[in-house]
Amino acid sequence: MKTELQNYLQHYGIKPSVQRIAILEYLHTHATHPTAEEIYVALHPTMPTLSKTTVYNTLKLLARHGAILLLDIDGETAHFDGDIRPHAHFLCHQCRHIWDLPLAVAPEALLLDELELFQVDDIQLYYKGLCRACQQKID
Amino acid sequence: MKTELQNYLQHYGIKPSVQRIAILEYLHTHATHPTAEEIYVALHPTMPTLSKTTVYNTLKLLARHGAILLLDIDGETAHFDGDIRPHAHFLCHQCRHIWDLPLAVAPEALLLDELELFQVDDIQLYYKGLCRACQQKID
DNA sequence: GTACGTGCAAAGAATTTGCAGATAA
DNA sequence: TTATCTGCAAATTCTTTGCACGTAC
Repeated sequence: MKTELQNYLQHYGIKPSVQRIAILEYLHTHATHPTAEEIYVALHPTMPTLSKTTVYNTLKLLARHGAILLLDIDGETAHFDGDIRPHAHFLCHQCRHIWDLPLAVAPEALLLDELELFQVDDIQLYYKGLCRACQQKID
Repeated sequence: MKTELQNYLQHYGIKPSVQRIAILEYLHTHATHPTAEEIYVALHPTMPTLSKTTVYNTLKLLARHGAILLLDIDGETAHFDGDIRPHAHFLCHQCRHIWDLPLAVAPEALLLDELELFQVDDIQLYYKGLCRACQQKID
């Protein structure tokens, strides 16, 4: 139900709007780490007035408020993740798919003493290489 | 001496050229995680024929062969690191500086069982937030 | 009514591509 | 010579901005 997403947005200090709810709902139901473009293409058919600008604005807003994750793992395009629990990501250089990975160590263990000098808002752990399917294609 | 850099490049299967040596030397003497633009601006005065295309081509080539690191930590621009030993990075959202950080845990400890399904070429650990100087400015 | 949200078109920035000339084994 | 490297200009792609219109409390 929409009310849950409304509450979710308000909890992060974001005013709910039709567009914001739709974009958040898409991220909560698609664990595919979509790009802004992919979200736009997916939502546009059922929301013909939705603009790409609004998708970009909304994703930036959600990420800035900590309601979603922005992944810089792919040098070319920003990807977004509706799952904000601590976890790592794997990017296949060949097929460009991104996988979720549980953390091998507690997120706190990654923190260093030196980091006390910094105020850390965000930790990103990225693995890159070839997925099994792409390894076999190359053999 | 240039010969060292030549050997370094050849070790990574890269044909040495005047431009490639100059760019690699810049990275080995500047631990500032420069962008392609910064390297171009720094080298151009003493190498007036150097083109930005060559800087981009060379950095991409070096990174692909594992001779340098490409950092995607900053969503806007690629940064490069001549130090390829395992270490983490911190980005200050305010001043945009990047710091090197020793790893709190051995890089292998970050690896997960699930990762056996993948061929991992690259691990990146990014911390983002505010550096001490920028925290104080905001107070 | 006032502040905020949206969307269009245009601008901006980072990077890549096509291709011709230069260079090196 | 023959493949490779370089560099210019143009193209591409992702993202942001300026601004006018809509919308909601």
